[in-house]
Order: sequence, then C-alpha cells, then structure tokens
Amino acid sequence: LFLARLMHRSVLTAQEQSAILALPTRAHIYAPREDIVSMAQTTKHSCLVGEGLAARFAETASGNRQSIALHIPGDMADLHSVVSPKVVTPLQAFSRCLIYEIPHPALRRIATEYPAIAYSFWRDGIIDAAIVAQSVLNLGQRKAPARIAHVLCEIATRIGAVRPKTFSFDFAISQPQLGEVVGLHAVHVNRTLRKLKTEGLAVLDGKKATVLDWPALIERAEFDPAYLQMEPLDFHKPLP
Amino acid sequence: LFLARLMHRSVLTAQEQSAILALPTRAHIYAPREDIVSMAQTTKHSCLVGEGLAARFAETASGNRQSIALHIPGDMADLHSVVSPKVVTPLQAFSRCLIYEIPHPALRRIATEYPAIAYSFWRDGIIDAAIVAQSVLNLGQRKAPARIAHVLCEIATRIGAVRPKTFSFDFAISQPQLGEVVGLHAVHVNRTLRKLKTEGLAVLDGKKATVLDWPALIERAEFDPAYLQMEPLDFHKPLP
DNA sequence: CGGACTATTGATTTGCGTCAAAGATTGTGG
DNA sequence: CCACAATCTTTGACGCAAATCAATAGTCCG
Repeated sequence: LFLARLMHRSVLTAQEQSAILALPTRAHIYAPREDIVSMAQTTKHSCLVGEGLAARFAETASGNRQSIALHIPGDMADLHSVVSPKVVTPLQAFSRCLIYEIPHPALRRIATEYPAIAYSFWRDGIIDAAIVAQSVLNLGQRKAPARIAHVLCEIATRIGAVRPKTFSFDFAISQPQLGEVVGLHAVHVNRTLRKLKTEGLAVLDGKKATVLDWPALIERAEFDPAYLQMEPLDFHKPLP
Repeated sequence: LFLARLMHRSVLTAQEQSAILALPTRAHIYAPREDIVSMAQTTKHSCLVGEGLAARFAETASGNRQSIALHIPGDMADLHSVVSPKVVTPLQAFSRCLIYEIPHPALRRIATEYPAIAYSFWRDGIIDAAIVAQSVLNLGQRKAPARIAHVLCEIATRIGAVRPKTFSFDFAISQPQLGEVVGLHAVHVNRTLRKLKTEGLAVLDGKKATVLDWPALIERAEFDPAYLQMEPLDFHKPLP
C-alpha cells in the first residue's frame, strides 16, 4: 500500500521496492474520534492509513479545532515524523481506521542506504505540503460553496474515483467534521450542502459522497489538480 | 546564511558544514512585486533570501491572490524544488529582495553524499510545512485581529527580534499585501491595524513593525511558538 | 432501550466585503 | 529636481455571508 503511494510520486528500482516491502509493520484499529497520535508526545513510528479516514489537527487556545490535512487509505499520514518526531499536529481517526505503524529506525535505515528512497520520502512530504498550501488558498479566498466543492474534488481525485459525469466514492465524514476541515460551523455546512444538492452538483450522506455533475463541480470549486503532482519523478537520472 | 538557517534546525558536522559553504551561488536583485519564480515553469535552482521579504503565492481562477508563506532573510524559499521542480506556487518579492540562486545538481550532490544533509533538507521542508499548517489554523479559526496579531508574533519570533515588552523589527509589507497573507481585504486590514494600535498592542508603518506590548500581543494571537521547532535535531545519532 | 451524536430548520447578530472617494506616499521619467 | 502617475492609507455608508442561538427530529451504538 505504502509502496503504491510512493510510486505514484517517485520512480523506484526493484531493489528499492523490495526494501520498502520488507519494512516491519504493526497493525492497529482505531475507533472514530480516537487519537492515533496525540499532542506533545515524541513519536517512534510513522502511521500508514490502511482503511478509513484520518485527519491531522490543530486547535486554538480557545478550543476551536481545525483539520490541517485529510488522509485516505494509502497515505503515510506522518512520514514527516521521521525527521520531526515532536508532535505539533495530532492525528485523529474520523471514521474507524486501520493503521499500520512503521518504526522510525527502519525508515531511517533504508533512507540512508538508498538515496533515491530518501528523495522519495522528502518528495512525499513536499507534495503533502503542497496540498496543505492549497487549503490555505481555499480557506483564505473562497466562500462556503466553493470551499466544500473543492474538498470534494480533491478527495475524489486523490482516491482515483473520478468518472466523466456521475460517480460515488467513500467519504465517511460527518457535517461537524467537514466543518472543521473547511473552517465553517456545522450549521452553515448543512445549508451549503443543501445548496450544492439543489444545484445538482453533489450529495454527501455521511458515509459516501456522490458527485452528480463533475464538470460543473470542478468549475464551482475552481479545481485544478496540478498541485497534486500526479506524475512520478525519477531520482536515479543525474541532473544536467 | 543558509548554513545558519539549517543549523537552527539540524546538527551538522564540520565536514558537512564546509560542503554547504562550498555550494555555488549566483546573486540577483528583484524589485518589489517582481516574480522571482513564475508559475508553470520547471526550476533548475533553489532561492535563498539574502535581504528583503518574499512570499509564495496561490491564486484562484477568479484572480484572488493568497500568500502561502512569507520568507525572511536566511530562508531557503524553495528548497523543496529540488524534489519538486514543477512550480505550483510562484515566488514573489514583497520588498526589494536580494536572492542567491543555488543550482539543483549541486544540492542533489551533497544530499546524496552526506545522508545527514539529506535529512536536514527534508526536515527544513517539514518545518516550513508546519508553519503553513499553522496558517491553515489561523485562517480557518481566527478573526481578523487575532489573525494579524498571530502573523506579527510569528515573524517577530522567526526573525529573532523578541524582547520582553516593546521592540521593533523590519517588516516591509503594505496593507494590501498583508491582506493577501491573512485572507482579508485591504480596507479591513486597515481598520484592524487601527484596532491593534488603539489596544496598545502593535503598530505597522509599511517598513517596520513595532510591538508595544509583547505579552498582550501573544495572548491576543493565542501564539505558541512550539510549531516553529527552534531546537536542532541530530541525525548522526542512531535511533534505538 | 437509552444516551450521544448528527441532521435540519428558523431567527437574529456580527464580522467582513464591497463601493466610493479623499489625501498621502512613493517612484519615475522628463 | 520637479511633476506626474501609481500605489497606498484612511474614512464612511451599506450589504451580505457566516456565526450564533435555539429547538426538534433522526440516527447510530452499546
């Protein structure tokens, strides 16, 4: 699973691939709303999402929560903890989650041994950061309907569920949780979802999302998938 | 300059330090509002900010701009381009900027040769990403006064200008530009700055910021510098 | 079956956007 | 070195998007 994600983003040789497949893992199940990684601790492993929906969080002193990043199956939610083990954004399960823990020493070992793996880890973090950067744009400049539409477009694209016009995909998120993602209150999320439905764009039922008109939805969201950087980069070729 | 920034975040040996100091650089001056790195191109070098204030940007299809990250002298504004050369967020000069360009092949060479340098580059990008993550929280959950106060606190801390109560630091930013940073319109930025001034917290004159009451300002901003991760990490020690 | 969380809807308030217009600054070219 | 253009700062009036308060069903889980 992790290998597939990495190879979406970087080119790896057979030897490097088997080094990754040989990584030790420990499976864990988390209930909805349960913390996977808590604040203020120092981690010794990274978390690969196997099933479910997880999110990285931040909160203000007054207790308002904000989701920083959503993580779908295949995401290495905190690969960054290898080089930044002090937790500054906790990780929580949105729905029931299957998590594979991979110890830092093993990750450090293969990154030191194979430079291309080190680069692929680095690149993975950079692309995740580019996704977070887009949500700065989303929160800073878009109004509620476009904001929610953009999240739907991004998840649909990352999951690989996109079809020409109509399709569904797993998106187990409640309206209050979606509010934490888009920086809106639950009540307003509800009204905005109604609007998207009556406009014939998309529907969300708490378990899955249904896109009714993909071209219209991406237009409403002003969605351009370039920032997801879907083409793998090859670190074996020397640069000019 | 770059070395100092890296060593704020990671521990490097004398040999690694001299490898970084030996990197070739090319200096360049950019005028305010000039693009340093433009959209849709593929870069062959990274940009170290020598003097001035630079910002990474994103914009919506309708042309609204949003600053993703502010870069102060000493920042390697796009070290990430080494592993992600396709530009998805252009870099622009806010004030007159002195930029040192460092070619990617040279950076790749020392990262491949010295694993600790590769880790320090990776960590640098992760910490920059943590700063962006905080601005997601800032935009999503805070109102105008706290939002602007938080930006002031962050820059003061990153520059290292903090004093017990009152102090000034270079912050050459106009009100419309600050609006792009905090996701507010210039008119509202103006009113909010007035409010911060009458509350005796801080003043901004377009060239520099003056903090009038640091403890009160960090309280207003709910600022906690933990996410800046000011303690260097040592990648030479093996993990247990 | 009970408790907690979620979805939905209405009424009201408020923060921020928007429009407009007058000075103040800054930079540039003649 | 001055004059003009462009940008920035500041202020007022008004409108809208979203927060907030409140209350009722509905739904899931144990």
